[in-house]
Amino acid sequence: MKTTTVNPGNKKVQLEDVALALGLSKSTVSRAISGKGRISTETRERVNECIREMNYRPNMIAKSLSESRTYNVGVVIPMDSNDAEAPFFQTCLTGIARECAVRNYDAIIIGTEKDDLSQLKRVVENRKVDGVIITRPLSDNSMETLLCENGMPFVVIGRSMLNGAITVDSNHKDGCRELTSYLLISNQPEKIGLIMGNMDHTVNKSRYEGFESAFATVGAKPAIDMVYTGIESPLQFSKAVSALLKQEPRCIICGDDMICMKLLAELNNLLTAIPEDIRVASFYDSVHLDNYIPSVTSLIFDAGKLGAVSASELIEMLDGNSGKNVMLDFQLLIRKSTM
Amino acid sequence: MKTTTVNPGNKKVQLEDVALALGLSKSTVSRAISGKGRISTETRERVNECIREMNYRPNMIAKSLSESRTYNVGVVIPMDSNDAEAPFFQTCLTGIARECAVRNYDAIIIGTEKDDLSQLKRVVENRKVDGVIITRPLSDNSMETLLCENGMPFVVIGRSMLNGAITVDSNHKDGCRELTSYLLISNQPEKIGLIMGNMDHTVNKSRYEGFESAFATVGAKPAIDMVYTGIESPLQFSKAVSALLKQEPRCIICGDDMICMKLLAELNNLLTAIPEDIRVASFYDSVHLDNYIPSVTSLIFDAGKLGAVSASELIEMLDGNSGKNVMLDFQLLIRKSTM
DNA sequence: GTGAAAGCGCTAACAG
DNA sequence: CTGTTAGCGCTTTCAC
Repeated sequence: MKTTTVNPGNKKVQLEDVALALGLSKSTVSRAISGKGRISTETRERVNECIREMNYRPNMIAKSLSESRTYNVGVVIPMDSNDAEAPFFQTCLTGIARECAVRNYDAIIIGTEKDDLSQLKRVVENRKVDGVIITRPLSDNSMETLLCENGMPFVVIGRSMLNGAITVDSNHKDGCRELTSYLLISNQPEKIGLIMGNMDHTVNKSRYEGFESAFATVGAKPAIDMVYTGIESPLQFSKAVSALLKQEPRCIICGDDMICMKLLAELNNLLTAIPEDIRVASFYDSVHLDNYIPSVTSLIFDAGKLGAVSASELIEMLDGNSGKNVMLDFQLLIRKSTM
Repeated sequence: MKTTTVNPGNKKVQLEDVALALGLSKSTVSRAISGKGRISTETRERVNECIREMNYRPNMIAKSLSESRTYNVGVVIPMDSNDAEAPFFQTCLTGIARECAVRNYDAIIIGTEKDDLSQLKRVVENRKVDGVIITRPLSDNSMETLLCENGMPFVVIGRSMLNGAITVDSNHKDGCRELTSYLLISNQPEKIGLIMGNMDHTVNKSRYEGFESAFATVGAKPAIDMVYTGIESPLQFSKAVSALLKQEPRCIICGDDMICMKLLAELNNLLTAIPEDIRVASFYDSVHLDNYIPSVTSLIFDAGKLGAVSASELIEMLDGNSGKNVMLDFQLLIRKSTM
């Protein structure tokens, strides 16, 4: 016993129900919906109207099985304690989710820590996604390799060491060069310090290149005891800061917002006035640096847009179009901390 | 032409392949894997071994279709600019992802902003998930209602206004009472200020109750011009702070970490010494408060565990077991900012 | 204890 | 332009 007009039982109405209600076949209705194949304008409209009335919703799982597509994309985000609270990934993720939603896709979380790729492996082997977005590429490109081996399309947010990978990146190099150059106007090269995180993260490589390149244009080189890279643990951090302060820097650049927050706390504690005693700038902004007083000069990269564009590119690829590399612009925001 | 031993074409090996290789039927192999139905120990072992050798991976989509289960849970997270960078949700999310992975589930992101439930609606109507976790319940319980109407199981992280909902919460009320009581030992009730966010968030209601209750036990009531709730925009914030400072508070409690960060910046700017001039505490911790100098007294709730437990409870429910309400403990960390 | 066969709800040839 | 039919890969009655 089927009811065609209303839906008193709470059974989900399915393709067959609307076909029956219209005296059509399932395939015709299917075509009307997808727009594929030949179909008369009239029937398409009839079908669409009926679908609305009956409140028909296709069963995505059945669709998935027959199309061999999940309409899901995986998003790899770091779960290491170091990055677990970094705002970048969260903002990036919401950008991805938003774009996916528009295209009727969904985003599945894939956590990775250190070199543990088990979650990625599981998701890929279970075929839970049609493609993957890597939000923090590492220089060993282990994730890219795994994905290639499994024939899984992917896009990388940032720079990939793997040749031919589709990447969506912010222009870190130019941005960091510009910020550094700006600082070089009123600070002597040998008085500018740098504190930066894990150099296995390709983003830090890009940033360092920009930093170095700005020095090169004024015919200088970063001094070895002014530059501290690979700083991750609190211990490494405090060692780096005290070593750096001994050199009496006039200006300190932080590799990212998390490092900058820590530096600000430290300088505040030492009663160092910003910018009077030491100027501070950051290669990556976040709400905390903006709210800080004095507000902190930094580069602004739009994490949400980065996410949205990468999702968009990936889905284009899944639809058979070729993905393209995208480089997003940056904005340099001079704020009080360097004035 | 099928190859049973190796897999030179990169076609995925499927149930039928291992059945053929063993001279069994698909159903037997299926039973061996699931453990359901009667099956001899011997064949089960033969099957398991063969599966390992052939590297068989079940197609989760096909499994989904026949079981009418997706093995996905949806996670609702806020995308409002106000909360988009709050570390809580990110940490919570990774806790969920980790627990899901263990149980062979995956987590799908559902973004919500303001009262826009369209993403939630889409995911639910598309049946992309078996259940949903709400990470920030609102007092209008619109999300819970939507889920109920669609017969979708869910668990709420925090307190739900909907009767009968399964909740996993931190003990905010007791925690905030304890922190407030501690502060009441060395500060006069009328000298303690409070700045708190949106009171539509049930978590803020719980926290306020604890705050009020501590006052009650010393026979006092929070003074109206010492308490500022519903603070969200930067403008509201600065108004609240200046109004509060006029009352010359000895101690200020912040409703959460984001508010506390802003307050610290403001006080730092005003050259207010912490804790000498004003003591500061927060109802929620985050890495920034820990790194701040002086470190900030605050309550510690384990966001990762909250996520993991809620995922665990939800999946239990999906497996037909009854979910239970869980209340997680807190930790009060007295740090330098109130000494 | 095991096998055969009928679904799960949709898409995509292939006919007409 | 539309209908018929055969899958997609797994689970699950129902026989044996």
